[in-house]
Amino acid sequence: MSEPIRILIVDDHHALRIGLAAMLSAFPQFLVVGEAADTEGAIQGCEHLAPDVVLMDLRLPGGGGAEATLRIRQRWPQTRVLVITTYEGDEDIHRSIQSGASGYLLKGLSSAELAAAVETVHRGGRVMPEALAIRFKEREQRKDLSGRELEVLQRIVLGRSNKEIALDLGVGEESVKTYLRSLFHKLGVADRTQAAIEAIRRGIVHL
Amino acid sequence: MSEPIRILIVDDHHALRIGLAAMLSAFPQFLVVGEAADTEGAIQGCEHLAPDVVLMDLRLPGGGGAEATLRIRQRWPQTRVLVITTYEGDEDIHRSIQSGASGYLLKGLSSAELAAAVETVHRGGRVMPEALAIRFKEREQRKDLSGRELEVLQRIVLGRSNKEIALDLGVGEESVKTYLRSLFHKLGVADRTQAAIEAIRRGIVHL
DNA sequence: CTGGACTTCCTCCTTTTGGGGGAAAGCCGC
DNA sequence: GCGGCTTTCCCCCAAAAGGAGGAAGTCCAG
Repeated sequence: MSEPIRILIVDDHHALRIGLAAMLSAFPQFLVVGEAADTEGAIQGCEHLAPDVVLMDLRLPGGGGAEATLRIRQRWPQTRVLVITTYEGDEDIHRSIQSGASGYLLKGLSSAELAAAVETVHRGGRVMPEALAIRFKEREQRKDLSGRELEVLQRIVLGRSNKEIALDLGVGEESVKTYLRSLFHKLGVADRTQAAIEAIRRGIVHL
Repeated sequence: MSEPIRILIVDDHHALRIGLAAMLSAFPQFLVVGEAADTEGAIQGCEHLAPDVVLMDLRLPGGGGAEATLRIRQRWPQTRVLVITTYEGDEDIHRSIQSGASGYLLKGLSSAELAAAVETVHRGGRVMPEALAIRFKEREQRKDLSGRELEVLQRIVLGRSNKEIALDLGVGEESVKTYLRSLFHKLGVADRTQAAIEAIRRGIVHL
């Protein structure tokens, strides 16, 4: 038999780490070499344990799973990252893939699905459930928000008025209104409240 | 040695069920008698397995953990329900306790904490982490929203205008504005966008 | 170097929102 | 039955938000 696939589990929930480890341990071809609960731990785990595949949660203390994924993929390009998280929004899938993740799975998957996914990404393949693939494609077709539009949107989600945002960004209120109209169109909404909700729903801005 | 404490695990995430079961299995005084992934399964589990303690996630397909908790506590008052979930907002803690839960814990707890909590609630005690207890007290001091105020707030989170809400509820627009002003005061916010965000943050309305 | 995007601001205009206060009717608890 | 809350609506008013279109500068890619 060949070498086992070395796996690092990154999740801030102890119970979930235990569960994923237990699910994988039922298969002889996998070896869980370590666990981490935050971004720093994930980087150190890669450094010392040389995992083939990292199971990564997106909600992490210390900078989010996407950032951790990016750093891991830059330093260890042969290490595959498989995101396993609750569905957070189209934008999170997009960011994960952009950061170099090989796949995106939902917590709640079965042992068989998990095992198949790990093997696929280890062979260099990509993995995404049908339902998420659809959302992912939708996201890809959408235009990105510009820098200013994103800054305005973030402040909308903080409940700021146009005047406050203008002051905050150091521009005129009319400019803020221009960015707003533009991002309303891009998001397909009619007003700031819908924009805030859509931003949260898609994961463009986290609460 | 006395009878083991019989435990039912209710969570829609397979990995988490495995993890919690594994954590509990390390202690001889606990016996995981079953698992369920939704509300119906939880009820049936109580019917057939007579658990002493139910570990309950709040995010469940088929009506939310609070409803399941209520139904379990009504039919089997001696069965204790311990909510284990990611933090969803003050309102969810409040609803859980109102529904008859004996405690509210965060996923990510250690085995020792879990074991201690299960034993405490089995003895009839209550359990809540310090951080959550503070939020819970804050919630208790707040005035409840009235029926109309809640209906208006739900529609605000759907991005509806005053006119649409008025039409929807079959009242005049002026009435809607009255409810809005009132709920702005109760939530401590200045406009509808802040109200929507605060409603989501507190768990009053789920996205 | 040209076209397209982003950034910034402008004018003009309409609709929406939100604040204040008042008031009548109904219901519930003590 | 009285006080309090809720529901419903009214008035007046000011501020904020949003829609349309134009315009100029920057900056990058083809």
